[in-house]
Amino acid sequence: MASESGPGAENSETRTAILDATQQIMLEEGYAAVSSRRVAERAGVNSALVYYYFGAMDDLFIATFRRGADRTFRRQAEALSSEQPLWALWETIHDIPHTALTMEFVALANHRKAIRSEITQSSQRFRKMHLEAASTILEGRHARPDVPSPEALILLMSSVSRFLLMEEAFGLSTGHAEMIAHVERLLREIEGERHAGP
Amino acid sequence: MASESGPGAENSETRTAILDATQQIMLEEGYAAVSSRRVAERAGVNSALVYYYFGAMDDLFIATFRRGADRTFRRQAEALSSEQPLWALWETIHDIPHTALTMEFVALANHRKAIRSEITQSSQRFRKMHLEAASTILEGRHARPDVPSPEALILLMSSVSRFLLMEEAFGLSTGHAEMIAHVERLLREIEGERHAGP
DNA sequence: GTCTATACCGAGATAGAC
DNA sequence: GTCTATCTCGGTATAGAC
Repeated sequence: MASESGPGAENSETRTAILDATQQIMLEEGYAAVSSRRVAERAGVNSALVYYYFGAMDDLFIATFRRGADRTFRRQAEALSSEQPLWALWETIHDIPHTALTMEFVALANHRKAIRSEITQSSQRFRKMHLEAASTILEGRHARPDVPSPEALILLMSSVSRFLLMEEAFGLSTGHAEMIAHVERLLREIEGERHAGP
Repeated sequence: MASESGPGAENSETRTAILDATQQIMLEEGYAAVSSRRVAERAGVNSALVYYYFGAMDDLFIATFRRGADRTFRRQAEALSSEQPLWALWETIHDIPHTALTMEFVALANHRKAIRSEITQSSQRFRKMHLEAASTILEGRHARPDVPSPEALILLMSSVSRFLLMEEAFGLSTGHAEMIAHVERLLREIEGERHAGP
């Protein structure tokens, strides 16, 4: 794997510091602000170490993406095995930092093919998990006209969540409450009233 | 206005060529590939002319954004005054190049405040137009439980459209057909079967 | 592993000739 | 209005000392 280039030590402190710095800069200033010098400065190390550990900037981006995606995948898998899987997923999906980071990678992917295929694979993995869960939950219930198919439900939740978070980042909120109410009315019909917070 | 800096001539061929080049590069390679030199090369002019016409790169980005947003606004306003406004809006919103361009600007806005406020203002203008139209159309119909509020309907269409287009750009299509069917079932309930193409 | 030093490139921006 | 020339900065990446 390209992201495992550099020394064998996968769990070096320096390596982690560089990944943390990369993620922070992407969240605060966007991916275009990520450079070997800025990352090194933020991590408190020398810029040559970025190349020592990751080879090239593309590999640094990919390693950062994978670390974040793996964390989110575990959190969502946990949510989906709770008592109210759809409610829990809905809350997990609303994670602001993760969505912001994902959108930076999506933008980055427009002109970096290695990142692009990484995101594609990851997205398919998430979609698969979501659909398996939703299919089980909705089993036999799809007769009712106002309950969407598992596919529509998952894509509805994903689309709305990401779009609203994106708009919030711009200070926009017109109609958000009504949109959320619409989704949550659906969740209530399927899983009943939400019991406890996360 | 910052975007009107440079010579008084708003309709110069060179100016248009620079805007066209900027837009093309953003679509093909992402905003990070936009530089005065690359734009000038693509437009077939000298790079100093970019600064002569637009002052700074930020102003070039803003001018490019405004030109695209104004075009789209006119097209959507036209769609909303047709016989089946929601169907027409749904089709117009699915414009692939415009969505791709918008997403580049959204990514760009993360670290350029001038762009950010430009997008915010533009989005509010679109939302306002959409909501006024949807409110008129749904007037009195919101009693039915499976028809969403005007706000939810507009945000649903906007969210889903953008999300699906984004995924398509990555080669993802799992569940898309079902999601589209869900939205269009809603449109059929409100406006009936779609009559003619755009 | 970590550093210094450096090669090389392309970015934004401006001055001034034509 | 359009060009050449140039300044300055910060980027990627590598060689090599410690």
